[in-house]
Amino acid sequence: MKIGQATIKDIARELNVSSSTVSRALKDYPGISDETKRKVKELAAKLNYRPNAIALSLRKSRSFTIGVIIPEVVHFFFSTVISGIEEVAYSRGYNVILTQTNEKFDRERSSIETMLSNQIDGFLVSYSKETKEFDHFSNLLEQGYPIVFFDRVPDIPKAINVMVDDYRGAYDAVSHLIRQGYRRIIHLAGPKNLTISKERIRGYKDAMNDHGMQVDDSLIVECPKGTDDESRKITAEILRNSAQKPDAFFGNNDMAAVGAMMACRDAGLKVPEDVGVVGFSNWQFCSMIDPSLSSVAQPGFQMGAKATEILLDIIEKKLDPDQIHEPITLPTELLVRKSSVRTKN
Amino acid sequence: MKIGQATIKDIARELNVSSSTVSRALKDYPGISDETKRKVKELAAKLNYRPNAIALSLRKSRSFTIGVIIPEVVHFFFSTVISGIEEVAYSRGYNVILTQTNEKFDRERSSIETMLSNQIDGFLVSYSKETKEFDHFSNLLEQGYPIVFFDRVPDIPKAINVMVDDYRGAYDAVSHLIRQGYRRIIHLAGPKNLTISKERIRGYKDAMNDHGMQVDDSLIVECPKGTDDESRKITAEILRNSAQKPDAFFGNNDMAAVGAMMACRDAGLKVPEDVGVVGFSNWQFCSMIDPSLSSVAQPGFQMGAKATEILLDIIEKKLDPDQIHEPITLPTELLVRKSSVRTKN
DNA sequence: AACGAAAACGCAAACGATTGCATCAAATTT
DNA sequence: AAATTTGATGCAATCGTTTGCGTTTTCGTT
Repeated sequence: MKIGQATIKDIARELNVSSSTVSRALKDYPGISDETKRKVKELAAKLNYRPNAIALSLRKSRSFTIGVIIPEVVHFFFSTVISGIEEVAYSRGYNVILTQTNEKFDRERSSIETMLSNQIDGFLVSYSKETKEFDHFSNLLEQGYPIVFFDRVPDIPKAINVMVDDYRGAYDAVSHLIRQGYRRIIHLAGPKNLTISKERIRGYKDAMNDHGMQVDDSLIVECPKGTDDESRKITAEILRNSAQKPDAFFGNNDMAAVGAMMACRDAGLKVPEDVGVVGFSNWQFCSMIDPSLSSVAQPGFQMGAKATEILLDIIEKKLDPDQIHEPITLPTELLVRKSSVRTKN
Repeated sequence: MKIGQATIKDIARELNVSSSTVSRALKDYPGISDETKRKVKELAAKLNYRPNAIALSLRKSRSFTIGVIIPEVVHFFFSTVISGIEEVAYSRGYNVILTQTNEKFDRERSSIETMLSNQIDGFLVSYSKETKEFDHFSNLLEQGYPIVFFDRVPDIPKAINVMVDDYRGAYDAVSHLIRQGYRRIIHLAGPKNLTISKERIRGYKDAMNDHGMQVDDSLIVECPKGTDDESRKITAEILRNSAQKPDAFFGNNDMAAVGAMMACRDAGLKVPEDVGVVGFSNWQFCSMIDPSLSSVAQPGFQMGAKATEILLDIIEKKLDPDQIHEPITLPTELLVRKSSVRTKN
């Protein structure tokens, strides 16, 4: 039982030919006799030969591996994106190496370093909430290193961004609430340094304005963590202290929306009769809770798939990154469920 | 602007020394003058030198990378496990390369092949539902290749298994239902080739028997897919056709439990008054739905962390795999919520 | 019979880093 | 002053694979 894998050299030695011949025989290069090819392939199969991808990477300066940097794995939307990434990468013969930053800037930076050491062919990035400057990305982009950002995308030169239409999603959700007769609509917003938060706020504002409602800045409340507990507390506070009680909540994400629903229930308010609620992301549980939660669906799988396709096309020179100037935007879809439908007909 | 990364050779050339000297200087080997060390390190910093991990891997036959093979990423429990894996791997300086099988046997096999090509230092595996024979693992284990299985673990020689106490979890859940006065308890079981399913069935049976209730095989219904839709249909069917109506459901997972709850509601039955429900896994949504779902919590993060620690200890020879004969079992915890509490005091 | 061409294969360098061993100079000892 | 030690560095092989170019052998052609 030989320890370690059989190599080309082992085959060469056994067959009394050179490594070059074995290499070429295995790849059906011209200039090798059929007889030799047969013998080489037979022995390779017998020895269970597996090409050493590391050696190949060294030779070609290509690892056929892409690095994914994501804030957290335990997150419905992100895990869906990962799934899309993995599918496309697998089907095109690439490996995926994954790291989560836990929303930490330092970890984002150090992960990039290790991945660079590992000769990654390109990056897929959604940056952390702590990240406020982007030199660590800009430098790489300047050098022509392939990076595609998704969901949380930076506003820096040469960045290729894949995102969902957050503006439209928010606009649709709020318009829907207004049409249902809700008037004083609170937006439980996300961290303001994230583009997605800004876009959703913009969609909220425009929807309000377009329907002749004025936007009071006190209506936009930041929920930085985005957990249900946080939003439950914040919402409870609002319900207790506001002069004019709100009658609807549009959450920056589903957890925030659920927190608001809970706080309403705690306060004796009924959803959707007294208060309307709409979330964002369409997590699995939206249809399982009671009342079911209306939400803006983000195509996470498609986003991961699309971002990966673009990245691999760039890596394989099928696409020139300098030709892409606009962000790639995927459509959102408002899924209306019970939590926001007042009229019972 | 030189394309590509600076290498040791670049530094050597510029400083008129040999690569060996540079290599040793960077690692503070004895026998290099302080002066040279200083110059080398300075230039390295200036050129933004990053060691080429691929070259290192080739030399040392070690990649500092572990491969994770998992049925699906978009899954609360598995994503939690991944998180645990990633944390430990990161803190110990290893990369994680991830692949999902989508429950396909062929994909499991081919993923293993590519990872082996990539000179992975070891595997972390939870096998697919389709997997019914384990030669592709056995062969590797025989060769002394480090593999640690988690959650879905095989019953084969030399396998190191990390699992939760499925038996105990199921036993506790069912005992709880019985104590709450439920009598005709249906188990919505998982695929029977998975050890976890078997263990949960065993826990269910023992709990029933220990409480003097006889187990009718018709009470154990397989839900192979484990989705809420599937279980909703199956449960509806049961409620329609059974001579004796069931008054409780113990789900192999939370989705199945939710499906059962929905079917009960559809049939005009109240949870928990008429029917008790307990799930398994304690997904995030358990506390968000109404009534909140009792569930058996599995320590996913700890499982990932533990499995990774063991794997890395084996890789680094701190642990002898032949010394481990028993599976490592992590405790489950029954979280009682409203869906299974009949008495209102 | 002689020549040229094609067929089949080998040599050796390269990818980037590590490391046992040799080398060479300077410093120290005798 | 000669011998020996010490300190600082270089050489070259190695990991497994690829590939440009050179070499050898085998034919076929005239």
